[in-house]
Amino acid sequence: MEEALRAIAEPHRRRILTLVSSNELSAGEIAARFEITRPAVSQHLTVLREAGLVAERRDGTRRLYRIRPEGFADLKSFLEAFWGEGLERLKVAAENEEGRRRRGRRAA
Amino acid sequence: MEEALRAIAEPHRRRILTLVSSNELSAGEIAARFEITRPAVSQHLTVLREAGLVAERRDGTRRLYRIRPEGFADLKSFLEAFWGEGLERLKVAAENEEGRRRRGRRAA
DNA sequence: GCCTTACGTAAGCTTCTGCTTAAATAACGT
DNA sequence: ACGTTATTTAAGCAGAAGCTTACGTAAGGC
Repeated sequence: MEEALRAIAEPHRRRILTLVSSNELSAGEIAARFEITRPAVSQHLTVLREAGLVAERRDGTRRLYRIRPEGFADLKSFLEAFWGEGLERLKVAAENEEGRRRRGRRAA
Repeated sequence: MEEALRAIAEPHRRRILTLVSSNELSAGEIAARFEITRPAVSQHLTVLREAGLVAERRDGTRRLYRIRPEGFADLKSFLEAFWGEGLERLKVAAENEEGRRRRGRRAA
């Protein structure tokens, strides 16, 4: 989980995730859309796979990557739990702020 | 925003955020609850402040830190947007998975 | 079998991170 | 002014991260 958070903190990896969320893509197809080299992309894919965010499937000589919804569900739960760890009241605080701002009051 | 994501990817920093979410705490009080040294905590606080996740207030010789709800709101929006970037359908996919699992079918 | 295609893995380099100890700064009390 | 308390800043280090080039491996085509 820790791993997943670190994984999505990297911009290239977020782009990869967005790409493979719509279609299943081969490593090469993914790499083609990046400035960085294929091995670099391959390494990112490994990180994402180990974080449980993508799944791999072999098709002949190619490897197809796709999003792994369960991984995302887990990550979301983790974040929800984190927000809830006392940060729950933040929502209320933010809303109060919002209300005050709308009434033309200065932010604290 | 990028910064905020990286900030919460670090375990110590998440703990710090949880701590200051309930009470406003001084740097020293925070450091007291950690194994790492005060300067290390101070550096984490700098990262959190630059990421917009905490606010600092001076009180005499001390510096009190508190959560900055707006920062969290922004981070959440960013993540929502990210999930939405085509990952929106994941929710549905996950639910379908769930349904299949319940019916005793193998996960793909 | 041999060549090609599509990958990952290894090795090595540079930059970033998280940490420590030591020194600087800021506000206060006397 | 001086010392004390609270905290940051500086310097430096070890390990991690992201990248590249070079090499290894696996599946197919001929």
